[in-house]
Amino acid sequence: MPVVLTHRPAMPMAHVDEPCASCAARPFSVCNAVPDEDLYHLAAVAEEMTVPAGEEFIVEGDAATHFFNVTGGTVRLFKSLADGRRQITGFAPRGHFLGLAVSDNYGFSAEAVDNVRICRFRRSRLRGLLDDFPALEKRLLETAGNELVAAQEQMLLLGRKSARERVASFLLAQARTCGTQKPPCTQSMIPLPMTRSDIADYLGLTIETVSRTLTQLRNDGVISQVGVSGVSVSNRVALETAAGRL
Amino acid sequence: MPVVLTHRPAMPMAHVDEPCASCAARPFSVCNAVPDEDLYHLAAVAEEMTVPAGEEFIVEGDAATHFFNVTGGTVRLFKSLADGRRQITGFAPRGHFLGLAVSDNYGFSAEAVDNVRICRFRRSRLRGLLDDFPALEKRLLETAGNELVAAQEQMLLLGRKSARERVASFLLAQARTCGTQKPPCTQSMIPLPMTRSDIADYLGLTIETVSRTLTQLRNDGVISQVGVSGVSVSNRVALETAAGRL
DNA sequence: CGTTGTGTTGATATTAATCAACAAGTGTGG
DNA sequence: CCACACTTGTTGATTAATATCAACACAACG
Repeated sequence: MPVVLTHRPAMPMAHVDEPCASCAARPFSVCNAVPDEDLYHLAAVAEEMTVPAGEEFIVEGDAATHFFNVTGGTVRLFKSLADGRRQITGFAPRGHFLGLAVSDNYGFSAEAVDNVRICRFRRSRLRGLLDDFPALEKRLLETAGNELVAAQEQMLLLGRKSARERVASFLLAQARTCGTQKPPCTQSMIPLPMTRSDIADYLGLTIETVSRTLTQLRNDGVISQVGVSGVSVSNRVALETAAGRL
Repeated sequence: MPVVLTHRPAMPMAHVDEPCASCAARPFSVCNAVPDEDLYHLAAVAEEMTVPAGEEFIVEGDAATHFFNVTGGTVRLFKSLADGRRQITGFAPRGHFLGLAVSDNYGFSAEAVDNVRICRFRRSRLRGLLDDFPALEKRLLETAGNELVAAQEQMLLLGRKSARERVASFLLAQARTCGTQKPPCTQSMIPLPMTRSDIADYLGLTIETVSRTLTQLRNDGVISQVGVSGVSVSNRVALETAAGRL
């Protein structure tokens, strides 16, 4: 039962149930890409919904009917091979857009890591939306460019870095997300909210290699307190060296 | 000595030397993203130049002063590690845009594969350009989305495919470029205009492994006539199977 | 208190990298 | 026109890295 977005609940529109709490409160929501006075128009075409943890709400190859914005939680994006091998191409946090490519079918799958809220639009209305809200188009272009940079960085990691370099790079990247993390982490505590399996599928390694490499980094005094859901950095310089920083 | 773009050489503007041949003649040029009557305005901010084969005209880490469109030839995009390991993230043919990301420094390097012509703008003027030419912005958004899809596909290849699957996938991808190739190739002839070193750095392999894998595919009767600059497909189904098609 | 999911560690196998030799093509200067 | 160096590609032998197979630890949960 989708909830239609609006900041003007008093307007006499069909499908308007309640103010869009996520748009009002969350700085990275899709709604923040359009002026306040335009939110009313968005209400007619957008719907917000909850996706329970673990559910795959975009299936690679399915008809690309919608365009999404993550308004809460984190989404796992991945591609699969016939025999089950999986490559996670990224984790989309609150604020990220999904399904931008002009294609009849989704080129990836998306799964809710935790309980996720998404705001979605029919793709058939995307063109009109962008024409109506130039700010949204600029926002999309900006994020697409940044995602492209991240993708290139990941290609370097997957194609040319050793297991140790991959894990160290991943830890540093995770450390950079500290600011946006719900429990804001300290300088030296790196959160690892995802499973080893997710980390492995993101880094193009096996879970065993990820585990062994973390152990090795701990034995080398680079990190300490290796736990399931986080590690603490003992030697930041050594970690950066291990990551193969240019 | 940059040549400023214009389709109206008679206009009394500074820096207008000659009509922009590439924009007039080439269907994928940046200029085709804007209406004919607007080309005149582009002339004031765009400059076209030739890059000799092998020259690195974008260096990773340098100040991101410009935004590029490839108007002729092919460009090799890559990222490097300190010890020289290199990952080619893509080959940009005529029509591709480079330097989209909002960042102070280029996140990649770019090198001319053959003699290349590029049309470039100062990044400081990009914002204004996009405001003036909405068609350009739509075009950029579209290509960025498609590049993101290609990048995800490449992440799957680099993270999860075997050497044989990588090479087979690459051959199929090359086959798909036939339509846009200068010497238009037949159904079964796949051009390999780049060196083995380029292929290796694109697939995250060594040149030896690329060479061996091509030999193996030939011995298996999947391809035949393996030459330096192209191969012929003997068994398309076997090639697709080898690529690990979903 | 067993069961299940997740993570760690060990032993072994496999893949692709590395090191090395050589062949084929290209350009240069004598 | 022919040595010559130089680049690019192929093939072989060996090594190193990571995957695979397997056992076990531990926590969450019924």
